[in-house]
Amino acid sequence: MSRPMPDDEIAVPLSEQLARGDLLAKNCPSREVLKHLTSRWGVLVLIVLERGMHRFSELRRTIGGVSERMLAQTLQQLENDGMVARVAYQVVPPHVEYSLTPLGREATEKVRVLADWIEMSMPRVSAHWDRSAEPRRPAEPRDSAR
Amino acid sequence: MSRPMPDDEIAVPLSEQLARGDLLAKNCPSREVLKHLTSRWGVLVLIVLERGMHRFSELRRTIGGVSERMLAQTLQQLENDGMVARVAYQVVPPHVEYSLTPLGREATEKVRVLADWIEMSMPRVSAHWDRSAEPRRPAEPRDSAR
DNA sequence: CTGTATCCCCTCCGATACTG
DNA sequence: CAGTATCGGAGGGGATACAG
Repeated sequence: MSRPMPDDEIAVPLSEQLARGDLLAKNCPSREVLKHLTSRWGVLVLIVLERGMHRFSELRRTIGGVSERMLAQTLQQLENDGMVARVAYQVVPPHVEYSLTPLGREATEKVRVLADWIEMSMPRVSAHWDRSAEPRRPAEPRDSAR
Repeated sequence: MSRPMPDDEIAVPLSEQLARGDLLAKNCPSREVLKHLTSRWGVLVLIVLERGMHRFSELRRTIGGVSERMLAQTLQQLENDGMVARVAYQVVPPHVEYSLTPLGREATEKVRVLADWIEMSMPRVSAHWDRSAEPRRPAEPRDSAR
């Protein structure tokens, strides 16, 4: 099965859209996906699931500090976006397994690269935070500071 | 670890932290940075600035739909994190130029890779959205055709 | 032109209680 | 075990007015 493209929807990078002057933030469904992927718990869920299948309470324990409500909501969003696969066995007590889909694995890789870069760059960011404690720079050497 | 690492701050990837069972979301300053970088307007500001220096109202027009308040707040966050450089010329009317720092350029690259991947993958996500209109799968206790 | 200040709605998110 | 339902505080974010 080699479908070339589902629709005539050609993938257009953000930079391209900007060049054409399109609006991006509003009426843009990809904004929702980005929100889910980079949400407070979404990032952590993805990275944990990258290590393999987890059950609900395993995720809850591993992540730590996430409420049942938010974990359930986050998982539903990611499942709905096709990032996470949910398999519920009809047994008592309930047994549900969460894992990444191929799509989710691609997404997680991108998210993790960003997250790891931030972790690695935190010393440089912290340096700026310290410097920002002082008042704003005079900016222009030839004119008076404010 | 063969090297003792000169700085006291050792960069630890998220995956490493997870392996050690550390908490990540709470009391984690990098969470704030991620929030700023992936915020509603942060992503767009970064990608626009990647093309070069822009003035305040240039950014506002290019992005489109952002309020003065939120653009100013977004720029301040990114400036405070060391991602954006702000140069204010002391003239009337005011003239302020925003551009990416080297740190911001690195961040923007990671963010853009993620954003572009999402744009490119939207057809696959949309397919899941359509499928999610139906009720949840009955879930198979055993193997079943899918 | 480049912002700040104020008001106010709306969403996020934790806490708690309840269900299958 | 794996959720759902409801409440309520905190903060995001738009509209507007105003200042430097």
